[in-house]
Amino acid sequence: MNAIAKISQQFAAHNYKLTPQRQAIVNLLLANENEHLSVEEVYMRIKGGYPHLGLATVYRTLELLCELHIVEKMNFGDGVARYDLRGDEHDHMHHHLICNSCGRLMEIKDDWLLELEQRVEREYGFKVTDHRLDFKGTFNTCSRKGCKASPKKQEISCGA
Amino acid sequence: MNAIAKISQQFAAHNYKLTPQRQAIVNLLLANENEHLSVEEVYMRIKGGYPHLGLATVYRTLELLCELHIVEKMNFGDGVARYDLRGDEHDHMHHHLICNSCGRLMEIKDDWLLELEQRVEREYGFKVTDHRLDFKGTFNTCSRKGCKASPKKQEISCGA
DNA sequence: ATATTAGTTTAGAATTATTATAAATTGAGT
DNA sequence: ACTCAATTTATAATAATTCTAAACTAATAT
Repeated sequence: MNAIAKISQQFAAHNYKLTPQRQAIVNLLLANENEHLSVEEVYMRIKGGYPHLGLATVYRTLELLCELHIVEKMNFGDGVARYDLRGDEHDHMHHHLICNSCGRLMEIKDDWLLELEQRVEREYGFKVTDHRLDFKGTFNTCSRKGCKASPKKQEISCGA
Repeated sequence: MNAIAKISQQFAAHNYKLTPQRQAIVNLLLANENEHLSVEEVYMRIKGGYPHLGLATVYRTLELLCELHIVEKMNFGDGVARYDLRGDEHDHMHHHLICNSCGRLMEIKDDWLLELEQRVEREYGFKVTDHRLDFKGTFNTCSRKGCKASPKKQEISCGA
């Protein structure tokens, strides 16, 4: 079953309608799997082919997609919330590499934390249901070429 | 050397003055090491004994403390930025446990990621300078007692 | 077919967090 | 004390997000 069918099913299963607006938003997310779009970006990109789209609808739809665990809301420190499609498996989470010099955001589509999650449970009596792992730093290729494309303000490193 | 002396030194080293306002903010943070205070919280708590304090000053001071790597700015998904004192060692980062049922935020004062950081460098050519690791889940003690104190809205889990 | 209803969308207002501005104040060095 | 630059304050401005009320839509019952 392809992604859109699966999502459509999830909507139905929770008695939500897959309206054209919602459809358009889901399609856009699927077409840009590797980007982490903000509400504004989603809004702008759809607005072109679909002028009668309300910003509030985008907010509500993304929130709904969160609720259905189709996307994940994240904040990378540039002041806006960004949304990230979840893979097929809920427990198969990915990690992020955030480049200090160019702002590039790369995903590691792998879960490296199973062991640590067991340790958390053992040592802290804490049952992990989800996690987030971001690395800040620089790509070697990036620092060599001195690519200072768009070094966005980041929270963890605090600009220095 | 104690914490306040060290911080004072860092201010001096960068030609910043340790004004009474800044002093007060630093003291408050030190006195609440384990909490992750927001700007508003810092502002309110100091305002009591120090009525002539501007909110903008709190923003600016916390930003400055970030720049000096004394605190770290983080966003846990409740809509406000929170600030967290860094330990003595920059590279000795801690991790977070965030409880879904009561919203409690606990720190693991340890660095479990050295190995993974090496792996990131090896496999992705990415030199890590900082990281962030949060676990979402529930404390066993918490779920047993059903403590639903104040389940704040969180981003990663998206409310469900 | 038509009326009803619940869910959805829209535009715009309201709210909230944060940043910018300009005038007043402070503090270190002379 | 005087000067200059850094800092602070109060306020205004901006930006992201949420709320609201009216309009719209699709499905169902009549």
